[in-house]
This record gives sequence, structure tokens and C-alpha cells, in this order.
Amino acid sequence: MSRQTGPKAGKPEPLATPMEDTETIDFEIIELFFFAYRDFVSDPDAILEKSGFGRAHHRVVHFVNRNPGMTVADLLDTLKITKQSLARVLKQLIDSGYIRQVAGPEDRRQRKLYPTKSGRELALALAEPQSRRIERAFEGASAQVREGVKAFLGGMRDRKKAD
Amino acid sequence: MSRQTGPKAGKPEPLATPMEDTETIDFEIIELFFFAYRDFVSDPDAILEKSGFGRAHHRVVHFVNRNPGMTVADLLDTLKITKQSLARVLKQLIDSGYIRQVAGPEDRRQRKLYPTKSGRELALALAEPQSRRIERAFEGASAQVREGVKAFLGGMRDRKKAD
DNA sequence: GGGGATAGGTCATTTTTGTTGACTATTTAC
DNA sequence: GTAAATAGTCAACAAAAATGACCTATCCCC
Repeated sequence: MSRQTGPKAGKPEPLATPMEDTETIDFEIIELFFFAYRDFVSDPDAILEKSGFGRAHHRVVHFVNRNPGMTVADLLDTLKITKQSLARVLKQLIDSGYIRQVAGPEDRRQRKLYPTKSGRELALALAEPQSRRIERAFEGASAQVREGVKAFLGGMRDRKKAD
Repeated sequence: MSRQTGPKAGKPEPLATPMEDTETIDFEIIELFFFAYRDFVSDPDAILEKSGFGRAHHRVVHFVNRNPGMTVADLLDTLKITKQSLARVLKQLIDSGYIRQVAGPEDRRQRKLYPTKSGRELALALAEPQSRRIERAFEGASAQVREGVKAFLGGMRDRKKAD
């Protein structure tokens, strides 16, 4: 076995100093964001695995509930995945009675997506622990801070042309 | 093909009303958080795929840089993944010269993990666009809001006993 | 000093989530 | 009537991570 295949063929010195306030990098927020999201999605994950569904199903159920009547194309654009990836999970959700398709009233090529009653209940059950968690994280926060957090999260998004 | 295999055998009524302020669920923040995180990780993803690495490598490089000398067990606890999942990416990072292992000085079963110079550079390159994004999201925010965001993100974490 | 517990590594298999490419059917628009 | 758009489907493939089963080295304790 050769010793090294990486960028430096010589013996790399291990560095022992923690990478803290190096330069102008905000490691603190980066890390907080990682942990926050990791635990944020863990609640619905636990619920989903009982039904045999995964995160992909969660996202579909969520957005169809938020935007009833959205088309398959809309959903693809929101999730930024391929048609074939969506097809599998969407089919399972339709077969299980959580989502219904209706041919578009004007353009009958379209399939407009709606939650069923069960679909809405599932979306609520998944969102409930997340909302509790958000509530808890906001404990004692002023209205100004709450608005600031929303602005911050919104500001983290890409700012593209077609949005 | 049977019509329905789901929770309700009858014809499920599609629901057309958007699920907005239903009950006490904060759908707005849930959605903001989803989009914010999706775009937050997209910057390093783009850098990583040039090296053939993925998100798992990113997380390992990040935490080893932040906590030089952490053990494999520490890392498993932080990332909440299995030993076998970690093994693959860790091996690649070691073989590529980004991370080095040193037997623990007291307990020689342990493998303490350190970044090499390349490892530190990689971690910085990955964190840089994320930090720019955070900076941009904070534009015009007061010090109070900045602290509020940190408190919010910290509050989103699980509060377990062994932490 | 022998035995069990701990830290780590490895091998094989599977699941989840997503990809690419190719092809079909229906419907709309010009 | 033909081309373009919307959707569905089949097949092969790939990455990330999980599971289960072992193996090695070392430490701790009696």
C-alpha cells in the first residue's frame, strides 16, 4: 500500500489547533444550522417509518397540502428532482389514498394534485412535532426577533431569476 | 387494479382549500427552513462533486477541523450515523490525505482524528460560500436579531440527557 | 495473567433516494 | 393534421446510509 494518494505526497502534518475564528468564516452559525436541521427532520422521520414512507413522501404530502391543485410540473420545480424520482413516491401516495389526481379543467393533459382527508391528516401529523419544536425554539423571543428569524431564513435561499 | 388500498376504502374527497393557518401549525417557518437548508448545502455540494466527495465527507472534514483530536466514537455520536457508513468516507479522506489518524496517547485503542493542511484548506473552501450566504441573510439585521437567530437555531436542537 | 468489555475495522447485503435514457399516450396549439 | 407539451412508464444505474456478522487490538479488573 502506498502511503499517500492525496494532494501532498509528503507526510502531512496533523493540525491540532481548533479551527475557530479563522479568517471571516462564521463556523458557529454553520454548525448551529446543521444540528438544527438534523433534529428538525428527525421527528417526521420517526412517524414516517411506521407507514413505510420516507422523506421524499413527506415533501410531496407537504407541498400538495400547501398548494392544492398544483400540477406535477409545479411539484418537480419545487422539489428540484427528476420526473422519474417523483413518479415512484407519488404513485405510492396515490395508491395509498393520500393524494388524488384530477385532470386539469382547462388543459386536460395536466394532472392537478389534491390531498385527500387522510393526506391532510398525515401532513398535519408530520408538521405537528416540527411546529412544537419551532415554538419551543422561539420561547421568550420578541416579535422583532421572530420577524428577524423569518427574514434570515428567507435570506438564506437562492435568489434566482425564475422563482 | 383495485381502486384504493389506503386508509379509506371509499372514494376520498380531494380537498381544495390550502392548508394555511390550520390549527396552530407554523407552516411558514417549516417551509422557510426547508428551502433555506436546501440552498445552504448546495454550495458545498457543487465544490465536493469535483473531488468525487459527497455531503458525508463534508461533515466529517468540518467536525474534525473544528475538534481536532476527536475520536471515531465522538464523530459517530455527532453525526448520528452508523460506524459502517462513517468508515467508508473516513477511509477515503484518510487515503486522500485530508485527515490523519493517531493512536490515542493514553488509550491506544482510540484513533484520534486530525486534519492535515489540505484538510483544513478543504474545510475552509467548503465553509466559505456558506459563510457568505449567512452574511447576506443577515444584511441589515440588528445585533439583537443576530443573537436571536443563534438562540433560535440552538433551541431547535434536541435536548437530550447525554449531550 | 486470563476474560470480558471497549474502540475500531471490515465484509456482504439491502434500502432509500435519486439519476439517465428511451419510449408511449394524450391533448393542445398552430 | 402535425408538432409541441404534459404526463406515465420501463430499465439500468449510482450514491448514501443502514443492518448484521465478524475480526483485531487494547484496556480494565479480578
